Amino acid sequence: MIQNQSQLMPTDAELEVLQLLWEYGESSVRFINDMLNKKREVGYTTTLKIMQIMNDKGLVARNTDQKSHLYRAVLQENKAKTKLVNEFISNAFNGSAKDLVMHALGNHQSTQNELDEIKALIQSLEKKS
Amino acid sequence: MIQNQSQLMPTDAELEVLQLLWEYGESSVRFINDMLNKKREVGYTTTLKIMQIMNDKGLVARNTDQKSHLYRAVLQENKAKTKLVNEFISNAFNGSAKDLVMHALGNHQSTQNELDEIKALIQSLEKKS
DNA sequence: TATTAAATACGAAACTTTTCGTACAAAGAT
DNA sequence: ATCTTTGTACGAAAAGTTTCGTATTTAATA
Repeated sequence: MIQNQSQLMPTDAELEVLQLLWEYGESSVRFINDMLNKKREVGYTTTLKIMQIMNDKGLVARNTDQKSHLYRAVLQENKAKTKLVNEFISNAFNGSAKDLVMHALGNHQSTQNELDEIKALIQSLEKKS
Repeated sequence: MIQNQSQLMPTDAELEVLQLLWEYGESSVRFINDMLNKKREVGYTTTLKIMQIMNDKGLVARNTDQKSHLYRAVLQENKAKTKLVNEFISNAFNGSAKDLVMHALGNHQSTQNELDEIKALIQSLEKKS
C-alpha cells in the first residue's frame, strides 16, 4: 500500500535539509552536514538522524548502493513550497492569499525586476478569467 | 527592565488564539475556547493553559479585575503578521519575497478585486523608487 | 591482514509544545 | 448559609522535535 504522505509537513530542521537537497541535488549526509555547519553548529549524527527520519516519513529517498548513502528530495521544490505556502496561508491568513501577498510585498525590498515578474503573473492570471 | 520580546514567535496553538483575539478583541478564555471548538475539540483547561503561557511570554495581556479574566493581543495584527511573513520568507524562500508571492498567487484563486489591490500596492511601491 | 577512518543504526536524553487532571477560589442560586 | 457552577492555578503526562552517545559495520591504508 502506497501511503499518502501529502499531510506530512517538514519540520524546521527537515526544511533546512530539503533546501540543500533542492539546491545541490542528491547528496550524502556528510555533505549536508558540512553545509549546515556553515550556518550553525550541528553534530554529524544529528543530521544523519534527521535525514533517516525524513526517509522514514517519505520526505526523501536514498540510494544505499554505496557505503555513503545518497539522499534526494522526493517532492519537487515547487510542489513542496506550494504546500508550505498553502498551509501558511490557511494558518496565518485565514486562507487569503492576497493578505499574505500584501504583507510580503509591503515589507520587503523587491527590485523592479521582481515586481515586473509579479505583474506579469497577475496579467496571466487575469487572462484566464 | 523592559524585556525585548521581538524574537518570540507564536506557536501554532498560540497563533490560533491570536487570530481570534484580533478578530473579536478582548475576550475571555471561555469565549476563545468556544470559538476554537467550532473547528476542533479542545479542552477548556488546555485553552486556559495556552493563554496563560501566552501571558507569561508577553504575547497577550490580561485584565484580571473580574473573576473571568479578559485577554487581549499585545502585538497588532499587522505587525505580528509581518513578522510571521518575514520569518517564513527567510525559512522557506531564502529571503525572496518575490518567490513567496509567485507561489501564493500561482496556486490560489484570487478575485479580480484582490488582484487589483495587489496591482495598486505594486504601483505605489514603484513610485517610491 | 591489522589498524584506522568514516559511515550507518539506534536508543535515549533534552527540549518544546500541547493536553489534561486536580485542587482551590469566587460567584451565583436555592 | 450551603450547594452548585464557573473560573483560575499549576503540575505533570503526552506528544513531537532535536540532539547526541555508543555500538557496529564498511572501506581505506599501512
